[in-house]
Amino acid sequence: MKRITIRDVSVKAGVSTAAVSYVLNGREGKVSPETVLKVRRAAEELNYIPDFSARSLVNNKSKLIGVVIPQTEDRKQLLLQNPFYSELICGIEARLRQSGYHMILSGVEKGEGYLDTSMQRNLDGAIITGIYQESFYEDLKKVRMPIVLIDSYIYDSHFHVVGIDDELGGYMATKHFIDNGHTNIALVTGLIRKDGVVEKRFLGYKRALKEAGLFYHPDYVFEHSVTYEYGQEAAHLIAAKHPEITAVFATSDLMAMGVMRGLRDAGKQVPEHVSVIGFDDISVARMSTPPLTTIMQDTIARGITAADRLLTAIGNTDGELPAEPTIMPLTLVDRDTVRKLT
Amino acid sequence: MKRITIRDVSVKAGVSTAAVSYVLNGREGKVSPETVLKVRRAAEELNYIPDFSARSLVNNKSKLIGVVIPQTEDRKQLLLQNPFYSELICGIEARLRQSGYHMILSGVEKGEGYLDTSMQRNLDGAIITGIYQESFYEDLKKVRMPIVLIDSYIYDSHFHVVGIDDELGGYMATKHFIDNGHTNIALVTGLIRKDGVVEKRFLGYKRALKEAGLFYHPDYVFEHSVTYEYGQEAAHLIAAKHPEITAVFATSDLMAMGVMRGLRDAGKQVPEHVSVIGFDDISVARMSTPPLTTIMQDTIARGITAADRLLTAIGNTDGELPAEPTIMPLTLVDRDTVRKLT
DNA sequence: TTGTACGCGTTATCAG
DNA sequence: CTGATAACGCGTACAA
Repeated sequence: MKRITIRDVSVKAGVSTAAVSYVLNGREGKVSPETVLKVRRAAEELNYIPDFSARSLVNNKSKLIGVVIPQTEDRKQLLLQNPFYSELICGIEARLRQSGYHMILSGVEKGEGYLDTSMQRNLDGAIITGIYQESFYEDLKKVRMPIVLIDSYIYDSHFHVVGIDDELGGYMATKHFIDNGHTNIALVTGLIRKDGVVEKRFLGYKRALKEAGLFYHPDYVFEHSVTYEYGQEAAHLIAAKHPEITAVFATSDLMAMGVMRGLRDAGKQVPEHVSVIGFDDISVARMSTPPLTTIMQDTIARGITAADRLLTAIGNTDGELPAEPTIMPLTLVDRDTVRKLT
Repeated sequence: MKRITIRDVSVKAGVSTAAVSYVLNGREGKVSPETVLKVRRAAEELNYIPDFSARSLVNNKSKLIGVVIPQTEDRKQLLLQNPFYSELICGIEARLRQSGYHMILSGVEKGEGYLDTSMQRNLDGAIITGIYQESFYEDLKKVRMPIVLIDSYIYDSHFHVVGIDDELGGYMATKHFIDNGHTNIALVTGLIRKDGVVEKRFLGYKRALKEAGLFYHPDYVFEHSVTYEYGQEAAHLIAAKHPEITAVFATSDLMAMGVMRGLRDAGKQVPEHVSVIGFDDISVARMSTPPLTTIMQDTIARGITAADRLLTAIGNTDGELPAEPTIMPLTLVDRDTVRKLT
């Protein structure tokens, strides 16, 4: 199928390429109504499809958005295994397509930056999820496209942020345990990196303890990777070494699922012996047995919001600085994994 | 950050743009070693990054691959909720990036085709998952880029196919039940469309029954949508109207999870009262309680294979026709949801 | 309303 | 044999 160019259309319509360009870009004021008709018909008949590469070349707009997702540590694959990111993508893609944009989804080789990709592809903007080393963000600042950060507490005037109140989430979960009579509450979490989301959740956990006059036991914090397997492992440790623990707050549902399995492996019932709360409310949370009590964030909505902010930022040609972070709401979904202690 | 063009590099190196182009594209045979050096250094110092749009324009290669995923019926979002697709994407993206390609991930508006996107973006190839109406494929044939189909039995000489033996999978699952003494075996499945994957699984189910001299009961087939919710609903029906059923083959793990929940809702234990087998072996299968017996396909590998086939097809400039379908292996993973009768 | 220069990189052609 | 010039691909927008 040979490519139909704007020239083909102009010939068929008996006008200039400029006229065609004007008509097809809505600048109809610049040409006569009859020319508009002729062009419309010619384009229709020839089934003309514009070449975005050519457009991109002339006006530096690609209608392309870069979306970056973290990768698994070991292998070099996207962390899409975590449904959290899948849902985010759903939201982002839906909103972008609706506005005529396409999404380039990719991970970033560790050590590599994103500047190359963004320049090569003439990206109109990017949504970055996950946390990276500082140099990565420094690089990003050099590009003059709008960028939305998700899962990041880098409040730099260069970046838009669509986040949640992670500290509050950690607090809510822990408080819920306390309200139900629990006092020995463990935390199972991924690596606590400075200014990362889990650090905030951890801080919320500590605040709730302190507020209730409970001691913070460093022994009760199990910190490693955000995986089902580690949740399981942590539960084994808890069952073996800390039988006094009656509640576990896992900073992600994926880990919470692992915790439940690990507890069961060790002969503990959930929630009879140990209560569990997760974070995110990914779809498996309600599918688990028993259904998981968790801190819900509407991830799809978050993706949509992120895309929204990006699109409006792209629209604002005047390079005004990003407004303050958008903070999405959090809700505790009380399902069946928390037991009320007499 | 102003864009560095090939001209900037040529000036800095004191040579022509042609020389720069040659060097940067490995045609070093055309220029002297010292020129090569000068160009290399200049490009390095200026941190030159080529513009893919310009390249795409001149040689019709974009290094861009389109990946299409089905959408949810109701809302207009990607079906990425089903981890099967997430895993596929992981494999595809990893392989593509490794070869310097990028992926445009998108759904397709119902009724719309993919021709527009492919032309606009000058895609080098596409990987299509899911099943669409025939006109969609007819459209696709008009484009002259290689296309890999996943989840499709359209064996047309225009398309590459990376599939599994769905019929065999259905047979394996059913046979496993029979081998364990089950005779009243239900099928819970998404819509059985002609030449779709579930039809093949359904056929395998029937073959196993027939081979064992068992009757095929249309009543035992519960057919609707590929969702957790429908699995649950089907289980309710089974428990209420067909207490004689002791085994349920769900044609996707997602549905199997729903079935297990539904059975439990109805007071039935898995596998004590009813056994269950799923399909796919998505990661939640091993996370469920009890861990789900299922037909495993290595989905990530399938994604990688699909990308591989696409890339080699793109490499073969001689427009040779696609070889026969690549069929990926299937394994029954025997976990804890099938009970041996008697 | 149109002719045409331009954006960027590639490559065929031609001069040194 | 090295390397420079210039046309080209496609769509846009300014000058005429």
